[in-house]
Amino acid sequence: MDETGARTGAQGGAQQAGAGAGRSRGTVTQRAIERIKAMIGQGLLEPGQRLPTERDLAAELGISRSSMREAIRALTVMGVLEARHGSGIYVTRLEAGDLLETFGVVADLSRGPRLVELLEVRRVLESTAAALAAARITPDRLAEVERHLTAMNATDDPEEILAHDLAFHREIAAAAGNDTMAAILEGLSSRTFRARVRRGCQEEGAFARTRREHAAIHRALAARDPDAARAAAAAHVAEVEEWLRGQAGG
Amino acid sequence: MDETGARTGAQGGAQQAGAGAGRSRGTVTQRAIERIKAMIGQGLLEPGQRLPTERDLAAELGISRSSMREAIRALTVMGVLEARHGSGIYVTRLEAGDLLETFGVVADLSRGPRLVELLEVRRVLESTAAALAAARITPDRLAEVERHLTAMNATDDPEEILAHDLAFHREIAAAAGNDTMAAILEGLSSRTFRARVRRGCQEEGAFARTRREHAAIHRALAARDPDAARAAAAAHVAEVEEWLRGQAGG
DNA sequence: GCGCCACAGTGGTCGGACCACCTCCGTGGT
DNA sequence: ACCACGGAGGTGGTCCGACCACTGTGGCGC
Repeated sequence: MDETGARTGAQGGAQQAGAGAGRSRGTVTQRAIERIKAMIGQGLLEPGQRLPTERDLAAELGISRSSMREAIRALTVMGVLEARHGSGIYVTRLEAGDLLETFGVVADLSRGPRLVELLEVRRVLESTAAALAAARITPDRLAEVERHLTAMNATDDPEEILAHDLAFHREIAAAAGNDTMAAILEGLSSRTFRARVRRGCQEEGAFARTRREHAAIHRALAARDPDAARAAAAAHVAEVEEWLRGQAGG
Repeated sequence: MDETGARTGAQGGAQQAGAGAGRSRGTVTQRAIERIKAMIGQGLLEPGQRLPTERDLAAELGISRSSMREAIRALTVMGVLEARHGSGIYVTRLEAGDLLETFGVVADLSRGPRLVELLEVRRVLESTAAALAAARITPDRLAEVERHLTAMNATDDPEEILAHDLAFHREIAAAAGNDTMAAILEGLSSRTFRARVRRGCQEEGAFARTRREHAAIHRALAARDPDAARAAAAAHVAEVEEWLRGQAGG
């Protein structure tokens, strides 16, 4: 639409002129990200709502589709947007689970001393969640916890054990009634993370102990005893923590 | 290198054929993200190390530069990679602060009941951090805490108060000796988040109370009393939590 | 009335071009 | 011999235009 040569000064020239306090900082993509994020923050974009097309969005912000796509991709991995092929781009429900999905990569990529820190955080949150769950858990959810506990003890398949182990803790976290906390714990217990820890831990015959600890947590929940549940959960995580501390140099 | 017409079946044809268990799931960009993440996870890419150029990377994975750029952008916002214009792409130090930077958007985008959940998490972590800090804090760091405390009380400028408030809590979190926990708290106390809460809270004359609570936390730290520090920090956050609970429908 | 298919719209991918920026090294001076 | 300057090459950042794969919906035929 405009002369091709004008593109040279597009970023520095045309944009900066219009604003005294305008922030032309960073890349255009970065600005697009902030812009969309702001739209959602201001309530202009409701959860679940569909956005204009990439092409329209790009035109609206005066950037190319490539840059806009990068911005959308960024917001997608953040769990803010969701792109459905052939349909459109939508705002997620913006619930804790959506936004904290990336949290798992932290656990996956952390190493050495960081793992201990991660477990320390998990110990604090997991024990709190257990205490809350002890006070609030419903009978049928408690039954579900019990189901995973027995299923975990009934099989030898490490894969299946891990799955039930995860479900066991997930159910407790959900019962605590704080979705945000549950989502963080979910990330802290990401599959590859647990698998990595368990691989070594399990070999040292520490398996029976894990079974006992899980049973203790379940007992506390059944007895609706928050303090006992907190202590049991803390001890459970602390065990792994202690093992890891000795393992990876602490 | 290959016939242009072959592009048609590139995604569905060539890839899926070669693998029984191979995961050709999702978009090429998604695969590229997983691939690079895996490289880092396996230690092939060390923190701080420089990656090949976008062009080489794209060629290596057999995708276009556009797609590779989207993958890089995604990993950039996750805090895993860092792109320096004109220089290259580097792996971050992969420290807690880098990886948990996105955590702030959760606080910024959360609304209603979620904010209470967020504060509940913060209360748990903040009180734990305070307790740890009480046991570990060094004299000069304690002096720094004190400095922010007095500076916060010495001015009327809301902007400056907020800055010192943030620094006050940040210093305590850092003194706890758990960078991961500190990084999470940093996100939970993101600037826009605090500003949003304070705006309303401050008006109701709850300012003097905040001052007292901060003083109580500082006293507990100076006395090296973990229990008192934990209680004071929990009470401090609980105040805001309570106010918010009544505000946004609880 | 029901099911099927063609069509238009959308995100996904690609290749190439150019710009802004950084890095490094060679040149020139002192 | 040393340092300051400057250009060349390489890198990420941006843009464009095209095409593919998928989805949704409408109309057509049965």
